[in-house]
Amino acid sequence: MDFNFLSKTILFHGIAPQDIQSLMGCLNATTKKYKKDEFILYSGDSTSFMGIVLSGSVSIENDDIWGNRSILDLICPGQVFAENYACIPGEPLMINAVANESTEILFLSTQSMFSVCANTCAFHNKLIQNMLLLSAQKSLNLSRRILHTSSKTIRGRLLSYLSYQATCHGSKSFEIPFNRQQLADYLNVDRSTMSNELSKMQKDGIIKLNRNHFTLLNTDS
Amino acid sequence: MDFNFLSKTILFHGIAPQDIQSLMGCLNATTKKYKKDEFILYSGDSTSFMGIVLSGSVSIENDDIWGNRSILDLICPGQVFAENYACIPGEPLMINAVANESTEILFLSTQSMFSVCANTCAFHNKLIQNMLLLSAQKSLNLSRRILHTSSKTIRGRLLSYLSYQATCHGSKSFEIPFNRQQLADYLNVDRSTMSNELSKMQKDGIIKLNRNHFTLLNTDS
DNA sequence: ACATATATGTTGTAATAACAACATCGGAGG
DNA sequence: CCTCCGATGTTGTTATTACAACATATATGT
Repeated sequence: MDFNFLSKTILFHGIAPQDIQSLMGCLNATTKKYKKDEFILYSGDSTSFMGIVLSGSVSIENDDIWGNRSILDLICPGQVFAENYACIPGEPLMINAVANESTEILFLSTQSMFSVCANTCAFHNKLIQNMLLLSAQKSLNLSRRILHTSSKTIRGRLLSYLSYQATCHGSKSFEIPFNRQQLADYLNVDRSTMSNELSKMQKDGIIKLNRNHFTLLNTDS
Repeated sequence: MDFNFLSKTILFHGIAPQDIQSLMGCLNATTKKYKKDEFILYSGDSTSFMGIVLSGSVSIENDDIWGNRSILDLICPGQVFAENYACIPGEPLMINAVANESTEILFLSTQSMFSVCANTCAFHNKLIQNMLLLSAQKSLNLSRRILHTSSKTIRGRLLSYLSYQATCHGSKSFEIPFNRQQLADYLNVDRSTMSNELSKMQKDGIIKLNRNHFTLLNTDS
């Protein structure tokens, strides 16, 4: 396993690669590979393991009884998911975790983080602190999604999302990680209507787009 | 200060009242009272303090540039807010925290939780663990709100929310903590249209309602 | 009990999105 | 180079919602 990679993640930040190796036993670490669109965790189940994406990406989504899909978050390499459920034993998942592409996951038990480690390893504390920071960031991701879906209009939602992406990339020109259907599911709107709205926005001179590449144009009002 | 009350909260769970008292200095604790509708934290600011509601309640909300208000969460006595922002120094708030009624807040600094405490108090660790659990639960609250607003129709959102409330109360008859405007802001819909939909649902024999008291009727399909 | 303010319910209209059906594009593999 | 297939774009219709304006009910303070 690539402990150098892990040591660069938020979860293991400040813990040396060789120390991570010794932590793996403590955390009952296992890995598993998934094909695109394969389910990793199912809504309704519970889990005592959190996942960390080694390669590929994972979509956190909810399908309602009418078949509408909402994407809550997109988890990229080095990021974790299901950590909230793993921290609350028996809590049923509200969401599915689905492989967005060919993906490898490292599963870690959270049990040993709460019970005092038998060999009270020095990294235990650091790990919990990292978990807390990471949990905080994940919460902000959810808040951000709520923010991007708070506008009543599709254009408003797109502008909210695209403006944020521009800020993240530090440029008005950038690639987004979603395809059209996923973006629509993230913004909780119909794909074709959204496509139509994107075209209108381009006609109106607000944006330029080419597949996943977007450019925000100056509308200097 | 009522340390008995605090010891019953999730944040201080497992820490004795007298020990909480000694923690207060460590956490730079201060209290402040707010009138109904008074702002506690402003969107755009950052904070290194988290808040814990001693009495009253706090609404976590976002107002967009068109004046649309979204309510992300409602914080009741014993619960905390802004803990995610406090854990990430300098992170600008996406939301406002507003007193929902006459409310008293205890502010706690999170700084000392991350830096090792000078007197390495024994409760330090327990506190971080509690924070983690609490952060997990708060994340699930956000996920739940996303769930309740994922339906494209107002009726679907109401049913999602009301069904969940019924489950929480363990009864098909219950009180909700929101007034109509707040419920509309939580579900991200127009208040008057929602009021109308509630009436229709009552006519359709799905629910019975009286102010904040709702009863779900058996539609045994 | 009264006046006033606030919350809730009702109605109609205009704007908007969902949905379905189809057209077009682009890439992967033969 | 061609075919196929999934992704994306386009259009029109229908359903739903937002919004405004108003009516009614409930709470608050004197």
